[in-house]
Amino acid sequence: MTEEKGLNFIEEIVEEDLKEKKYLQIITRFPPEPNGYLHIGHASSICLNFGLTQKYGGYTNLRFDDTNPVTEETEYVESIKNDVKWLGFEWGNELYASDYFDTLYEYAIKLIKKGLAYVDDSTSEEIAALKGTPTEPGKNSPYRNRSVEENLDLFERMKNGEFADGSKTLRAKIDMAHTNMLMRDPVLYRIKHAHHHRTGDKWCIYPMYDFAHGQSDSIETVTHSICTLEFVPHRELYDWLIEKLEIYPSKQYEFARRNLTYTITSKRKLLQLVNDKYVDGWDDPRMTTISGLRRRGFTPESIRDFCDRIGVAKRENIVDIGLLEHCLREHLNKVALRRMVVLDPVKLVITNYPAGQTEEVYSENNPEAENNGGTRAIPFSNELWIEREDFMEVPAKKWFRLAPGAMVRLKSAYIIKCEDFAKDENGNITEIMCTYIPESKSGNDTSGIHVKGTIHWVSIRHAAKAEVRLYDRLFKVENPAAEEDDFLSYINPNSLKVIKTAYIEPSLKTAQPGAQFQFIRKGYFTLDKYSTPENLVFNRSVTLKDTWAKESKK
RNA sequence: UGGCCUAUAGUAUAAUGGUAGUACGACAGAUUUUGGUUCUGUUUGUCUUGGUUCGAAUCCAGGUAGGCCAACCA
Repeated sequence: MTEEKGLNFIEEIVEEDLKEKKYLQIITRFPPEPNGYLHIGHASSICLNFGLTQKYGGYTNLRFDDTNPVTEETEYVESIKNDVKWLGFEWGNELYASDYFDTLYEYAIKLIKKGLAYVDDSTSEEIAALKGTPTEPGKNSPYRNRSVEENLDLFERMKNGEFADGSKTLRAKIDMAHTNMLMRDPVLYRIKHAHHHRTGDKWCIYPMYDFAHGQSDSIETVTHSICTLEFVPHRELYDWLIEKLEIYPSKQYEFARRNLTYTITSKRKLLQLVNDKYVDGWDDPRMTTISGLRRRGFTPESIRDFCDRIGVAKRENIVDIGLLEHCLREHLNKVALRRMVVLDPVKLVITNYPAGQTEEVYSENNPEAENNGGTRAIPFSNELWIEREDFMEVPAKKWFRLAPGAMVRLKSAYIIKCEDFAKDENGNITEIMCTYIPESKSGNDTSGIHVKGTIHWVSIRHAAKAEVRLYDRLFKVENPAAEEDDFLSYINPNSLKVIKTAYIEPSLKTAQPGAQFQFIRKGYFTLDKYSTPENLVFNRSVTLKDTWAKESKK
């Protein structure tokens, strides 16, 4: 009955493997390096890896690829664990490549004994010089033919700290003329007298990515090791090492990383934005880090839905950030509580409503909620704040909000008619005078009047105040990384607009962290993590679709 | 002047030799006490040239375009 959704190419491989009974269960891993915060691109990988084992059975390990102590920190480990959990996934085991340093060291010795690895005294410049280029073969290192005994002795002394950083490396002995540059005697171990976030000062030699990743997969009996396209050339080395080491044959599969319009997902560039204070930390709501999206008010559901919709493939891509926003709106529409907030206030006086009188009107919390969100009371009086942009002295074509002589409904309250307005010496509207129609009260309207426009409002006497932060995309161009100039020159100067004083309806005073709101007609908002009851701060997660904005531009 | 990967509407992704579909977007309309939501309709696509085949987006060959590879990063 339901239309079957096509499988992505990795699911096809998994189904085929399962059909052939190649594996009893599948095991995947999500392998971040703890040197930065996770971003939306990682979310794709997380959803893919964890999604596969949820769908087909098995489990996914969270494994930190912590083989480079100089860039890695515990702070990042904690943020990564937090983000994966928040996205809604549970890992089978929490593991670290550094857990395997002893095993990896034994593997290296095994390779040396097989005559497949050697200690090289060349400097990195010398190694580079002998490496050749993609079109020219490399040349053998003068140290390539050391005896097994000498290599064993030298490698042990490397481990014991007898040599300075950079003075020696352990290299695989493969083929300096190989068409794959990675097979030209790749470096396996390097000397770094550096403190490691987990192993402390136990080691002064550390394995390279290629000598750690595949072996870690193998140790964990990972069946499908999924990574991004730039690792395609590494697969040959990955397989070579597994074969020569005679260990469990994990298989690597590569998919194209997801790019998003108006964003960057390079860890280096994200770090630069943070360090140089272009943004307020890794979790700045304009950042497409997981923590930034969370602070902005994105939900795990919406991010998972997004990852699901963009799919998995091998071709270069740049996904429209509008789709991410669509996924958020779709989810929030179902769960966000509707509230009235005036961001850019202008005073409206109802001249035929008794001054000093207050009555309560009732408004639905969410007309789209699955179990009907109920209603709340809102105080109404003769003096209201309304949105400045909801009044036009000279109405435009197709305008059906407030204008001289025009009628609109005040949401959940009465229909009013604009009788007059006042301006200051600069021509700014200072006050709008209206009369209301007593029989038009929402819920028992006997007036028989139908108006096309409905606007939101807050009673001046009852309004509370809050700071509201309006976010826009961080970059002005679709693909900042592909532009000529440095990506920093494409930062959108208007990516954050702060409204120090917005007027909020009284029920919002007790807003709780994490609650999602729709400020009616304005967008979806959530409390900022640094908001306090005394100084409320709301972040705009995303605007509502605005057909009028489009129409008025025509 | 090498090797590897990729090419389907504006974007992303299906179709696994048999009717080129879906989502987002765009456009038009209906509904609406949010110019929101919802609903309906329209629009736009197989990089190119050959070949195999009754039949090709799919298989093969050549071309073109884009990406990746020369860190003691991952």
